[in-house]
Amino acid sequence: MNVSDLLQLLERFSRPGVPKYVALYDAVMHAVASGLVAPGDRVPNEQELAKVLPVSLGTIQRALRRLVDERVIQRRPGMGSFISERHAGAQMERPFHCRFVDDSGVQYLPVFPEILSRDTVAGPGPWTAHLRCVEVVRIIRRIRIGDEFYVHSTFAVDPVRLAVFREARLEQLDSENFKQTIFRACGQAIHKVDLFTRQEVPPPDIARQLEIAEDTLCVAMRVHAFLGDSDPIYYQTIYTPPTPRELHIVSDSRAPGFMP
Amino acid sequence: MNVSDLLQLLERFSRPGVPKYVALYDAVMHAVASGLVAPGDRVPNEQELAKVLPVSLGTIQRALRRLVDERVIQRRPGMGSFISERHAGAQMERPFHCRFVDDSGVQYLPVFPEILSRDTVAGPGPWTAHLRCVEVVRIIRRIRIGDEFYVHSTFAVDPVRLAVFREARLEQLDSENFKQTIFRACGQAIHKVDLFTRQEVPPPDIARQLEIAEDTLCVAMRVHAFLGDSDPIYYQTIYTPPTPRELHIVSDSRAPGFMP
DNA sequence: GCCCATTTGTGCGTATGTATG
DNA sequence: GCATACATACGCACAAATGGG
Repeated sequence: MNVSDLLQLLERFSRPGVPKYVALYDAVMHAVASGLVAPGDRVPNEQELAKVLPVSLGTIQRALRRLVDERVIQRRPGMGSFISERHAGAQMERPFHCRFVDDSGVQYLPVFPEILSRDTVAGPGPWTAHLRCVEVVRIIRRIRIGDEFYVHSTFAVDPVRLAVFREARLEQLDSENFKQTIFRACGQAIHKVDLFTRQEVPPPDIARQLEIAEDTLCVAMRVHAFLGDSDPIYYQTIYTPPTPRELHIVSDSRAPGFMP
Repeated sequence: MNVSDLLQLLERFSRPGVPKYVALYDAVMHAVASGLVAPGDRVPNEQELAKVLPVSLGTIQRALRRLVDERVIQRRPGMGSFISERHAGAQMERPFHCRFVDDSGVQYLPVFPEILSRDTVAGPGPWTAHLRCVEVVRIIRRIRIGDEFYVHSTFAVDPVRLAVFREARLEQLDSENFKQTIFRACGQAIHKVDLFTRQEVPPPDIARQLEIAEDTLCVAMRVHAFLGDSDPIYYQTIYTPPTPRELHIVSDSRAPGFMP
């Protein structure tokens, strides 16, 4: 992010009656929202801003603090300020956004999803009690975590309600978080998730896909997701092999620490 | 609200490492939560606070601004600052209320907690990064699930902020859910919980207390709980031995079906 | 391990503007 | 108009975290 761009934006958002810290906040917000800056981009440091912009250090800090509060940027002493990953309406990935934490304890391991199959299942299945529909689209994925191990996911959704999952090209689904897909498709966020977890030896075919021995004790999770407050929207089963990595489950959109 | 009361509280909440504006925020928060002040009560004005308290005007304003952000107080120019009505949005057991599901799939197994020890730990521990306090009260419990197995819990909390856990009789703590205790003590709900989970062989003493073999692979969970949105309030470690029972983790207060 | 430059975080004191009664 | 009390803003000093040499 460029200082002079920011100066221009600041002038544009500075109007009588609006506090300077709000104007600066708006300027950065606009830069982020308009795509002028991308997630991970660096924001000029305080000193430089204070030198170039017609505002004092304290005011700059106050604007940036607000942006931190709203998770738009992240700041670290000695490092700088950076634009956060985009979160749609800050509502998107609220409950049970799960990721594995790396050695540093504050960053996530990268994930590489790979769709193994997509089909339509007519009969009843473990999802029926939750989804209450006669037919589901089932998407089976194997997700590589870092360069270390796989996680197995079976995802089931009512194709009548979310046609995207039946109709979208696989490459497209591959590249996107499913919660995000749902949010785009129906404009609503997942507000409630029930998670059932236990240790379990997975079925042989899943063990093979995870490339582990057939009697390995894994962590199995069943996910009952709801749209809004009580409207069942998808069902998911996840198998995780034994790993020293910790799985971070969030009840809020905030990351466990700094995430670049 | 009395200035000298506030001064006392501030001294109590001022500890090395915690910023003054947080200490002041905590002090007011405690006054509200403990019922020392009632909704509608007036907070002394900035000048008076700056005169009496060992903090500057800016710092006071920052603390009060935070309280306004969280709707604990309301401020109006020319009028003063006042304690808000308690907002009913403070629900009790929102995220990560965990229980084991029984055979029927819709009821929970009964739990029988038993306190093994309570002590005060001065040095650093696994909780320090989360709680940021030099001293914690640590409560170690063994919780019997149904008539089937045990779960091991280590709970750590800042005794300055939640004196209950140091002072209450053990029988009393024994009989109550800790989230409930916290809610009673400070009138606030746990709004955010970070959960870190993995498979792990527990330390030998814990294995013994769980009455399992020493090399048994268990599910270990670290819980970082926050009061309100971002205020660290307790740290907990939980070990669960292998069991066919599913652990139900709720992101909302609603039960998976009928729960007695 | 230690020192160092960089960058954010905290804190102080002060001045001035603005809404309220 | 006037006193009160909050709101914004400035400028400075020092502490604390981080990454690199």
